[in-house]
Amino acid sequence: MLLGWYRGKIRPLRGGFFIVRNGPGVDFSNILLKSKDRGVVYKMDYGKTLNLPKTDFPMRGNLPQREPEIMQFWDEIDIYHKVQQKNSGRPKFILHDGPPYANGHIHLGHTLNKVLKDIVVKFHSMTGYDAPYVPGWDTHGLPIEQQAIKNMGINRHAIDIVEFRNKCKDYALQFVDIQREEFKRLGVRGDWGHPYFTLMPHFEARQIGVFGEMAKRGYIYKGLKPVYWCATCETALAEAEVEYADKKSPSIFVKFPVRDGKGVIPEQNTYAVIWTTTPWTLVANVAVTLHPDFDYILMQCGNEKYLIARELKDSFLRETGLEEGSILQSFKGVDLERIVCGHPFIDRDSLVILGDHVTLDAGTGCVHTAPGHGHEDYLVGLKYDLPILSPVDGRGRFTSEGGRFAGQLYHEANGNILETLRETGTLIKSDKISHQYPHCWRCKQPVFFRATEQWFASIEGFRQAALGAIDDVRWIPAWGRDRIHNMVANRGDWCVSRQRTWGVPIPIFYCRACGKEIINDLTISHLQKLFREHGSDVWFAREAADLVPGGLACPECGAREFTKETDIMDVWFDSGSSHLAVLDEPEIWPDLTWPADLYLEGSDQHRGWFNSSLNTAVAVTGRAPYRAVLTHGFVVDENGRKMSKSLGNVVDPLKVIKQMGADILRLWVSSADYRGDLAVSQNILKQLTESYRKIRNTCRFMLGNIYDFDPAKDSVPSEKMPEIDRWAMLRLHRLIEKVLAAYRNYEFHTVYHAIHNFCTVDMSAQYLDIIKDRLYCEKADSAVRRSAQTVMYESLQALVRLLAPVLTFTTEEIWRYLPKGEGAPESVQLNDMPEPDDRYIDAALEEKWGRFMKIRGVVNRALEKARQEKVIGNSLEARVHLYVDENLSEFLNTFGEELSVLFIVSGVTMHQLAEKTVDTLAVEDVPGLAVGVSRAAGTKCARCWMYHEEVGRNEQHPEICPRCASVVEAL
RNA sequence: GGGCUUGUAGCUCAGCCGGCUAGAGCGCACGCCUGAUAAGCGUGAGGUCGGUGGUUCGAGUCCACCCAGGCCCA
Repeated sequence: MLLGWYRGKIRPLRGGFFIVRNGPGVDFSNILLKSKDRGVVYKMDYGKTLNLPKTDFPMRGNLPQREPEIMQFWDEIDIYHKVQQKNSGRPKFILHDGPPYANGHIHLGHTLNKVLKDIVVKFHSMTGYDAPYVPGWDTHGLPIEQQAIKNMGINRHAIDIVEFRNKCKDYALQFVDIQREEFKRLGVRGDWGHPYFTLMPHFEARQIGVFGEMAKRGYIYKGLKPVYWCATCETALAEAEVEYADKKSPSIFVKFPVRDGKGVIPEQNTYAVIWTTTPWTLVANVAVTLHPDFDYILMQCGNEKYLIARELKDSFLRETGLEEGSILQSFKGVDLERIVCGHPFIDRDSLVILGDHVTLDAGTGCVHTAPGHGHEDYLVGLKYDLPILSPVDGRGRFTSEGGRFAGQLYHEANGNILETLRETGTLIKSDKISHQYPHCWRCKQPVFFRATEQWFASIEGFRQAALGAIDDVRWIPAWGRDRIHNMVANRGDWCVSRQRTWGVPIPIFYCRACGKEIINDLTISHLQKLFREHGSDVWFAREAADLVPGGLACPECGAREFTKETDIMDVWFDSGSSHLAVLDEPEIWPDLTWPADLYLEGSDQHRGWFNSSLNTAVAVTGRAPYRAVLTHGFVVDENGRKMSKSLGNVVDPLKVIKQMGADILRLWVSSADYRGDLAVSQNILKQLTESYRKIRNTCRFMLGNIYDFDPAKDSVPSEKMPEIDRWAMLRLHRLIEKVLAAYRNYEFHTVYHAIHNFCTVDMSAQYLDIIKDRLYCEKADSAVRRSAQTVMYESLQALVRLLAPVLTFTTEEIWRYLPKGEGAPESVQLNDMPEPDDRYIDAALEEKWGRFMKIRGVVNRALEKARQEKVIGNSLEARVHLYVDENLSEFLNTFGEELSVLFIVSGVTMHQLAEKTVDTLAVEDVPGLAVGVSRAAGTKCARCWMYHEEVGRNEQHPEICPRCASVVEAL
């Protein structure tokens, strides 16, 4: 029958019915009236005499629409600079932004990171700090280079290098703009008009300054390192540039004669047997690698003894067709370390070493190792300080180092090498196999590993200083210290060379005459000047002669002609220099200072940015660039799985913003403990919208009840408040304490839980429910109502501030509806946090009301029981009978007449515990108490709905209770 | 395989130096209200504290191993 409803007025509905609500003088019992009905009996409508809540603050957030309006407001008032102005002169709190890569739209990982940063910055800017936030972007590097090639259809080799770099720049800046808008949409406040990019000329200038300083201190050196190399294109390839495809290769087993068995293994006719598919790399062999934990055997085969892994014996015999012989000895790999073999066809030792990368998938468990031709070989070679032989040139030809194979193409040399092996009698078996092999993405030819000259930063040079600096930093959580400590302690030197185009060039000249590399204060400061003016493009645009400072002569031979380095720097060197290139550039960012107070990034950055920043900072300044480092986990789905397209569990923040609003995402960030991984799913987001609604509606209710409250005139001092109001203030100040402590300790999930609990339990279910009678029924300007309004006003003032760093949009919205004194700031973000006030913290009061709320819980259970038994519906229909022992009686008497208000019933009667009846409710956790419920006597007051025996006494107002009558009469 | 790390109700979190019948809120179920109403209130049901062993009078808390995740390496 009910087809819908309208507020306030009689409106026709379909079907000829009217629905009437709150119409003047309309009896509520006649909710449905036929349209022709004229003979309605009008009664006094006491509802009109109540102080019901009034507010335009909408119940529903409608965040997707409202948030953009609020953003616009912040833009208009320039909120960032307003806050900076307000906080000028305060101590600094510098959160240095780790630059996201300017490629693609933002995902939840960005969201998590930026919102956490925003929470930290906003909190500090509200608690006595000047907390500037300059966002940044990482704008160089291979992915951008590749995208620029792909998206713009450029032939990298056909285009001028500077022109190409411009395309990369355009691409990067395009995504900077996209991400900037997306970050702003999250509600993140920052100096969006003056961010930093690693491609900024002054950034690049500062970066080569850092490099120059490291070089000056002797930390930069040139070394060999294997990289993917395409002999056809004559270039190094990045990992992302190789494709795997099937290839036919030789498959050979080769004997390495044992020269010195170190007493562990005999030398006579004894061989370590290796298997390889790249015979040509044997030319650069310097070692045989065993796994330390595997079992190895020495097996007699004819006259010879072969060392192989026990588990691979059968496959070895099968593939070589050898007869199984007796096992003479067995070893653990670790026992064989540093025995010496001879190279099969070159007069050279091949050391037996240990490495975890050895597997039992194929071969013999003895791995031919050529550090110049394989990544793992290189790494294990570093550990054993093995020479890195690289006897192949850029076109894939053996150099003179290649001895008898000099001049031959590496893959063509395979045959000759097999021949040589046969001649020396070291070939056990030769076959062909087809396997996956890396190929060049451009020319589709097979690639190979080739050690080339690269620039390195010597971690060894400052490792101890770095380890020391780590201990001067506060790591949040504390285990971050162990994680980075282990990495720094164990890592090898840092290869900073990249054979690429889109990045900052390595600022080194070479003497054309003698090849001596030249980098010094003079060249660096000259280049810095050029970079500041033209950007690092100048390096590519000009010849070396136009880049060197005037009058430069080779310090070695005095020559005056130079060439320039063509490698660029690893992008980690870019972002790793940001602490100086941003925090220490006062002409550009006068607000910032070095070092940073905080770095805040995902836990992957222990190896990334935390590490690279630490390295440059320690190398150049001797100390860490940050005082504290906070790390968060990664976003996973509800089952703890990482997000991936193939699992179909990816949550797109931009979609969530469109559907639910950014504040829901922000609430999600605050709700979860970021120290571990953070789960997201539709289910979890739905739960957060519920919590959001609760917080929002609690605020709305309070707003609705202070519509006629002027804090300046109407505030009631604590000592004149009813006790429950003082209790509510106490709870509020406990909340303030707890929330501020949680913010300070970076425990934002505690902020969320504490506030949510406060809104749900302390306010909505307890205090606000209890004070409704007072708010609605008492005289509007009565002291008791003003007192409750004071509590709500204070609570809102506190809540809106406490929540401002998290629910950044919603608190701004609430702020607009909040009664404010003169000179109140135009944005909630221009406030400071509330402070806990000891005057409200009264331990005795806390204990008392804690005890009372427990009793109230028992009463509620009794009421529910009565409700189930149809004795009552609404709790106001009840009279509560408390059967209490002496102790409780004394306690409850201190609440006097208030008890029925506190229980929201129409009457309370106290009895002796002994008088309790069978149908009373007693509960173990409140001893000495039993509760019974009866239907309240008297008549329902038409105004306050409480049952009262004296309803009807007043002739003017026969339908209401004496209290209400006196209120109405005074109107 | 290595370094670091996570695992308490369906969900988000508490649970201090080992002493509880393991808590909260949400969600869910049921009920009430219709003067916070696409709201509000109440009650209730949910847990072998990832698993297995061990130390202890006593373990969610300490130890070992295992399982399932995550980040970074290899």
